[in-house]
Amino acid sequence: MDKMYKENNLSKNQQIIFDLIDKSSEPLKAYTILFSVQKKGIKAPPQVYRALDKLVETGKIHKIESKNAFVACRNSNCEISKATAFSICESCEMVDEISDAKLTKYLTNFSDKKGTKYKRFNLEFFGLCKKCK
Amino acid sequence: MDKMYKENNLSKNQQIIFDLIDKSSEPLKAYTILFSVQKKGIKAPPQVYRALDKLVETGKIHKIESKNAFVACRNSNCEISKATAFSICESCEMVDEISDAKLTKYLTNFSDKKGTKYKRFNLEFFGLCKKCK
DNA sequence: TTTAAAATTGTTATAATATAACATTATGTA
DNA sequence: TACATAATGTTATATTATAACAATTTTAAA
Ligand SMILES: [Zn+2]
Ligand SMILES: [Zn+2]
Ligand SMILES: [Zn+2]
Ligand SMILES: [Zn+2]
Repeated sequence: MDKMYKENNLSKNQQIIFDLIDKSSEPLKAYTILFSVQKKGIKAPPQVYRALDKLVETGKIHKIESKNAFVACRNSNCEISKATAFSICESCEMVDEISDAKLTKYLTNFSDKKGTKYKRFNLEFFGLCKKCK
Repeated sequence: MDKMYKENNLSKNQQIIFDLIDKSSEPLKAYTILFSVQKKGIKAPPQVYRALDKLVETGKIHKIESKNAFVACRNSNCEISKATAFSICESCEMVDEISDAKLTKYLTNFSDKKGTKYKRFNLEFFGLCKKCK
């Protein structure tokens, strides 16, 4: 087979799954993804989870932990998922990635009472989005 | 049966499961809990999940979303789980609840670019604990 | 250009996490 | 009492995620 996925360094399955997540206006769950890509030859959970793992690892997508679902990264500044923040609507399914330099700086520099600094954080805000308010 | 669980307003199953989590030095997973309390008559997942749900709802415990595990609240100021922050060691299983008034204030007052404020947040820091460094 | 390592894929089975649905019992309050 | 609400017990099943192993493709070094 031709080397069809060299330029952007995503493999075939990774690209298929990334495209799906990237086009979606909602966070997608692994089995929703699996169902959607079966026509493209991705037929089993490990294929989906492996692609998701790699995409998370490289910062192309993020996992919304409270929803077990995935969104495409909308923030070129989030440095391979070291510093992520999201707003999550409790009414509709909407999730937005927050990119706020001040917030990122504040949390990246945060050190606890013992003076410990952390190399990564994930922050999830919950409330009502503009539509749902 | 006597009203054996009135004073502290936890029900029997809730108290059993809270005590277990409260005594634990590690976050506990639902099925670990289930296994541990079978001798006390709690035999099925729904019994555990219902107690966990109620304990989370009332702020007695918190769910560590990235681990699907539960810890007892160590912070009387966290206002029924509206504002939670944790430090999580990526090497051992250690989780500490962070209680930092400044951090809480900063995040509680945070508003995004559209001026939206959120009614709740959960923050997870990842790194190495003192022991593992 | 061979060739070997590393990454990716395909596949089957199963583990781990969580909820639906319904019957019963206990508790708080009018 | 009598009613509403909360909690419990139980069986089954849905959802999320990984183990294990074989085959293929890609990358990079010899
Ligand atoms: Zn991002
Ligand atoms: Zn909404
Ligand atoms: Zn707390
Ligand atoms: Zn540690």
